Amino acid sequence: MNPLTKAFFKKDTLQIAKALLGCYLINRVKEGKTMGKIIETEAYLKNDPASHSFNGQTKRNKSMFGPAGKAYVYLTYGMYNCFNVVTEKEGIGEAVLIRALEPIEGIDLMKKRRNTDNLRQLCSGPAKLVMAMGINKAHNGIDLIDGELRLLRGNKIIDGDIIQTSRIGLSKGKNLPYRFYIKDNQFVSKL
DNA sequence: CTCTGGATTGAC
DNA sequence: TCAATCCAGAGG
Repeated sequence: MNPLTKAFFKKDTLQIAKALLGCYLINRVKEGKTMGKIIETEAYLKNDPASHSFNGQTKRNKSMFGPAGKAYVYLTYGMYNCFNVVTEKEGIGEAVLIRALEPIEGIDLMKKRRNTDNLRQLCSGPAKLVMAMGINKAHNGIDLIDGELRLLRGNKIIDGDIIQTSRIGLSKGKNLPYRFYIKDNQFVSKL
């Protein structure tokens, strides 16, 4: 399978959030290889009250301001990491949160890391997929085009199969319709 | 320095 | 419905 190209990231963040649906995320480590298909995303823009970048660049959100195609990994609720794909050119703090994957490869390893045999519980949430894929803070800022953790091209999902709704788990920016997921997919984080 | 509130999850 | 768990960010 082919990796995503630089050209893929020369779109605005909302378009990339949609275009990432159907693409694959793969992580090859000593422990083994795991891969999942992206089925749910959320966009976080500049001037978006829910975005970490809303109040400008800080030590924590630094990689969000980096060039497109890099990873932004951060700790939330003091115990879970979440994984984002950085978008836009350097200096602009925008990114796409990956909220759910459909497990494709390395499912035994995912089950072990997640400590469950339930296929639907493996990657159906932003912190869950981070655990299942073995993503950690060391991946923050790395390149997703040619890094050990990378994105691969998938079949394009047609607009008719994409559902757009408001984002989940926020107190600000609740009304903005920046969440996208593949219709009728059983691995979404929430129906 | 102190205080507050999470881009969540899983157990009750 | 709610606790776990802790740090980044804001305000003094």
